[in-house]
Amino acid sequence: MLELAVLGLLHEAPLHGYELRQRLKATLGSFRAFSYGSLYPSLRRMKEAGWLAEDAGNADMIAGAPPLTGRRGKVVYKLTAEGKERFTELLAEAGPSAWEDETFGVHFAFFSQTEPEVRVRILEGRRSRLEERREGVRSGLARTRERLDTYTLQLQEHGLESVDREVRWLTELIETERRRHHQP
Amino acid sequence: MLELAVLGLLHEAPLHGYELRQRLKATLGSFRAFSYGSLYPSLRRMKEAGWLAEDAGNADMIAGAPPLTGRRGKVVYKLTAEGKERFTELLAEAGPSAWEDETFGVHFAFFSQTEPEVRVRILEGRRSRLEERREGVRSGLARTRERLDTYTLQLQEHGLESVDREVRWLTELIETERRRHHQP
DNA sequence: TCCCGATGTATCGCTCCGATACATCGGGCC
DNA sequence: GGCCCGATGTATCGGAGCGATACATCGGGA
Repeated sequence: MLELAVLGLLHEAPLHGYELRQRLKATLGSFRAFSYGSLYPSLRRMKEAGWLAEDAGNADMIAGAPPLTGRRGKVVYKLTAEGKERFTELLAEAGPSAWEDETFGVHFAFFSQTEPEVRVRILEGRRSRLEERREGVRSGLARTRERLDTYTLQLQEHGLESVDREVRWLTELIETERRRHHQP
Repeated sequence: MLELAVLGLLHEAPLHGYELRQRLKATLGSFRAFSYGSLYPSLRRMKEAGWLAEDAGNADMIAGAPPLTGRRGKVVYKLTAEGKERFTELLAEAGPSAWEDETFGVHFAFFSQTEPEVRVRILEGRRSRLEERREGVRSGLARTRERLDTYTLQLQEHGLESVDREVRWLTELIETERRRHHQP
């Protein structure tokens, strides 16, 4: 997941870790944070995989600086050709992995770079996923309603309404997509 | 987290792993699942800590059964005295750990066993937490609105509305609590 | 001058998830 | 009778991500 997010953000511009994290917060909003404890290891892995490279344009690093004594400069990352390819590949993925809870938000955030058909597929997949869950909760609720105390009940119902709300949101988005798609 | 949930469920009645998982789904609803990959290790840890014991009342296990050749019976867990104590202790906790995203739902699910003042404290803590986040997103949104593409914007706004909705829900709950508390 | 908060990189231990494996049991179907 | 299948049941493994923590630099205000 972080992988896609990082590729997406670096696709727009080279960034260093700290700024990457700020953008992550700004882009994903209230959905996800992604702590440094995930970010830095992920950056390392992606660099090892050849998707990222450290950018050279770094004025903070003095050429003849003492190699010991700290003085660590910013580490600016940018996408390699393979990285861009990988990003495109991930964007085209329209399987279940794209509409799970943790994943969907990130995919959605990069929808403007995603093919219209893939967008609709993902939105619909997400919607069915939520409808499934809704039915599960609903039937469980119907079966056990009288056995539940007030608070548990309240929790269930609030959850149910949240899911309902997101389903409606998705339906609107899907309709908009279809309109846009059929008369561009 | 799982710890509290398990203690809470076993506080009502002894259960085996599979049933525990069903109850977890039924109680937490659309919030959390808790897979077996968390449940069984957690049960083991809690047993080692002395909070759980295997229940004896297990008719599935034949006394003189062949000790090899599989034939594994259900493993029914119940709370020990220390386990009950631990549960009470966790219920009384009204710090930040009780109103974080992942935690709050579980605490709420056992509100009927929680002290009224603690309930209000947790609800209010949760609400401030969400208000904080809302302000963060709002201000970020105000600063960068024109730089964001449609989808990112839509994501942010949907997130914002969700948070708003939960804040309103919490406010209602808090008022109800206060009413109940002041005229019992 | 001194300290503090923002910027910046990084690791460690932990919880949890999803996939997977394997075994039993009851019921429907040929 | 025999067979398969879905529900019940226990369990592990690898990996992702989080929160806490450490440490260093920099600019600015008291």
